[in-house]
Amino acid sequence: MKRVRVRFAPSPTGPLHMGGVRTALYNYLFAKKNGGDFILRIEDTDSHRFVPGAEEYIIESLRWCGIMPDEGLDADGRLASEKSERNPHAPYRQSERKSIYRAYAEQLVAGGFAYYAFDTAEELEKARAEAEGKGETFIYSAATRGALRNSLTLPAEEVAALLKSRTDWTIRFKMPQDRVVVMEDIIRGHIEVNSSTLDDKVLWKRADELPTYHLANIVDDHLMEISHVIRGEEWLPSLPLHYLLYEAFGWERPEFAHLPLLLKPVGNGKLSKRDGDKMGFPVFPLKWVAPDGAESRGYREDGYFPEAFVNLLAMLGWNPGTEQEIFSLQELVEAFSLEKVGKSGAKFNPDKAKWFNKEYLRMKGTEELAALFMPVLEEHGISADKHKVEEITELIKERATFVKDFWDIAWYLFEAPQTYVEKDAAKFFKSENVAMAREALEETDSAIAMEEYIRGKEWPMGKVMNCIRLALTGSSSGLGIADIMRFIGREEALARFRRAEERLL
RNA sequence: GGUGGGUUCGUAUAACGGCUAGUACUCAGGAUUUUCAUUCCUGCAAUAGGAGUUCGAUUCUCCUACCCACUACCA
Repeated sequence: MKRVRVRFAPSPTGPLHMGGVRTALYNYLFAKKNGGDFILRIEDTDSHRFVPGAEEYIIESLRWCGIMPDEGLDADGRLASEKSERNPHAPYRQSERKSIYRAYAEQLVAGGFAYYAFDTAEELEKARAEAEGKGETFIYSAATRGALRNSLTLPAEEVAALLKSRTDWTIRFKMPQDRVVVMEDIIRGHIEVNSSTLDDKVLWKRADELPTYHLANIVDDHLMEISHVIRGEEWLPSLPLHYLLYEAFGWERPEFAHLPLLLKPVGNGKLSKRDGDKMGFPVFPLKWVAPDGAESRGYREDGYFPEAFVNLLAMLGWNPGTEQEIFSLQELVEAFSLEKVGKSGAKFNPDKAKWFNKEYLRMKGTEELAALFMPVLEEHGISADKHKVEEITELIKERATFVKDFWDIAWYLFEAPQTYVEKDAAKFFKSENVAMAREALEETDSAIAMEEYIRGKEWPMGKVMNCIRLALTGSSSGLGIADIMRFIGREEALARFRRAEERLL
């Protein structure tokens, strides 16, 4: 059996979308499950859409998720340009492979599978407008190519002259007429398309001497010995072209699997950056600052653990067939199979995403979480003892979704409340309660003794305790009174109570 | 418009052609708790519509509807 080799081939036109990360993840899982290789290749054949920093962003995102490629990066973690034992197919950036594609395109022309086209952008634009005027759609194909300027319609001498004199011609694939292309997709099964509905795609552009996606993709997948192409559903319409290209070259083609799309939480359509802005969740793995200065939030900066992010992404479109939902990366590798990937698009649910992080937060050790809490405390100007922070972390970890929630949950252990929630104060800090609370506080020296005291007096426990809580935390919610008093001490508790009396009564 | 793909509770999904269509998130209610949270329990809620095949269809076939993608010298 052929060695499993898959690739993730993003285009550096901006930050990697979480859907892209999922595609990378599924490729990674499939490779590892089958003892194969996961390759990174950058498809930057569109010189106009290149965005500085996007390639580094992609690599850093994969690194954060823990799904590093086996092939494609050099020792410094940059995209490999030089061949090595680890990177036998370098370079992995298509712009650096520029020189290899033309010969393949010419090979197709020589074999009668492609031709030179000399139509200018304006001419094609005009043809499109005319067709649209008649309520039709113009496609460059067997039906129209006979009336256009290309090496199929022009005399050989003129073609030769144009190839020399002009620099704006292209090589187009000669899409066969009325051929039923029969395809097999691992996820979708049997698919048939009649080639007459397809157009003569541009394969190579003389203007910048670069291939288009279709040619570069097929050539590189072949050269890099890719066994399985796992990509987004948006590529399904070009699968017949890719089948035909493999056939024209006489190459064995890889297996294909087209992944369902990631959809927006409400409404219809693909998940986009706007949805995240609107509903308050990230759509990118890491924070991204665009060249124009615009910032997009990232899962990492929002406080997600990479394991949680990977886990939630894995469950969007795939399921293990069991009721298990929490998976480590290693467990995902073991459980993964393309057969269990669904066909329909998956709407992203931000609530469920948070739930995953909460679950991971609870699984973390107190020591680890406390270490993450320390810098948050320092930001608030608090330098606390490590053991004390660990004790506090133990108390609050069950209540938080993100480490950044810790402060909101337990700030009053470090500083006294300056304001009181009006509604809570009105409800609990009433004079009859205050008298009982003051006495209980003053007459005892511990929270446990205080509870005994209140019970002994047969006072209403809830009212008295809430009265104290309001003075200590400023609201009627928070940690247990005993826990709070243990951390702030009796003196501070009394001081806070007196301050509340001054301000509220 | 054309081509292709898709359709189970609000969301993610499960269910050899065969139990009362299961689970998780969200939401609602309850129990526990001095409060809040946790935890536990309960509840709400789905096979898009119509034919056909079959003893029997969420599952197979066809039609309709709706949704999505693609339809560039972008990927």
